[in-house]
Amino acid sequence: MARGRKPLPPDASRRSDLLRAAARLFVEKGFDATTTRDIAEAVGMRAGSPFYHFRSKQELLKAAMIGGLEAGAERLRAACADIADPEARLRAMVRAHLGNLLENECPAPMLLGETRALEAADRAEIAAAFDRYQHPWQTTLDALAASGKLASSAPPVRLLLFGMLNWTPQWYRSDGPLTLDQLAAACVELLLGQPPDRSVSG
Amino acid sequence: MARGRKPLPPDASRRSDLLRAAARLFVEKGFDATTTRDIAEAVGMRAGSPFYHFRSKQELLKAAMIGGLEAGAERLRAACADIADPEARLRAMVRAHLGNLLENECPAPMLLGETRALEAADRAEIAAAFDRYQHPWQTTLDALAASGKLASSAPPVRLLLFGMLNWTPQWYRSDGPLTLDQLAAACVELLLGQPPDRSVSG
DNA sequence: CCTACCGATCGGTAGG
DNA sequence: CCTACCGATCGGTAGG
Repeated sequence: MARGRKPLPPDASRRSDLLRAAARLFVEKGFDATTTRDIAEAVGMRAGSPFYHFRSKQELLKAAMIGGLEAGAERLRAACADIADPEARLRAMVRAHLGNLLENECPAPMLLGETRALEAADRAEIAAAFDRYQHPWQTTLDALAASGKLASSAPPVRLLLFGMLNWTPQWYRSDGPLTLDQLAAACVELLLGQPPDRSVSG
Repeated sequence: MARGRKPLPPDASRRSDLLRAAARLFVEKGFDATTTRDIAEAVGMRAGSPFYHFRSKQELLKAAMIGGLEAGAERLRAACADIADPEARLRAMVRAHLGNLLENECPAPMLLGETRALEAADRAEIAAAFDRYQHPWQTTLDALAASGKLASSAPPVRLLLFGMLNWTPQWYRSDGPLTLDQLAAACVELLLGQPPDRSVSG
């Protein structure tokens, strides 16, 4: 087999171990407060070893963000692939996004603020990956506006919706009174107004 | 006068200079990436001098957050003191909160995430100050729900609204196409649904 | 991927 | 509030 040639080809699984640990620690403690030693220890390496896989701490952040965004976008696509009705589609997307944020190990949107530690070129790459993540949302919001369920789908609407969702890690606790499904429903209700059969409550 | 006694009483104005500079730098670069030397330089002091006014860098963060929250709460109260109609009241509060976040030098809510650098006791004090900031919001949301303009005023509604607003510093640019008044209007419209005369567009 | 190490920086203090 | 300084830590590298 093509194994163990000259300078030992970097092991892809160790690389992704580092990325997962880095993402988790960056979210937990912040980019600056996380040391490369923390990351190394989290995967059972010694202090200098992460630099065998990544040129710098910044490159770890960049790779973790882009990988996390791509994985999240994939989950998003899978969750709403077969749903034609815009409202049901939005509900599925909100639920999938909350899942990305709150129950997966790819909480890339939470790291958006940490990109200030990166250079402009890297920030631009991450912004592009984030645009790809946001694109399906705009499509769905446009459909809701076209069917009259939403007053407007102008850009601020999408950004305000993202804010609503991306702030949840600040307060949501999985052991609290609200399930993720209930939270997703509350978000959609807030966006689209009360459910159609509002006559019940009067 | 009672001036220049023995160990020189700390000058209150220098103290608040430090707090303002610290708040701005903490928002800009993050707590960990901001050095106490940065803060000293911003007010024309030498490296060790901030520690004449504050015991530690953490104490600077804590004081900046609590001071910023109190000042913001005061501005909030002033903005909606005389408004009885719940919808107009909410609009004024949203506008005032966006002002706190985006045009004042007390962007305390943006620093909430940085409190992870503090000990539990300090975090609890900050949480209490933040509760005082949130209280008038709940009152207004309850009034809107009672008048039927909002489907629910359960706690998640307030938290989702705060998320919508607190995320705006991530994307809003004061030199962009949207004024703060327009942004505030868009937020309220998203919350309460389209304005009453929706028949115009059909 | 480890050992050993370096230069730089940082929070904080002493002593005035 | 300044000068001078310390101990600790950190990102990163050499060399294998």
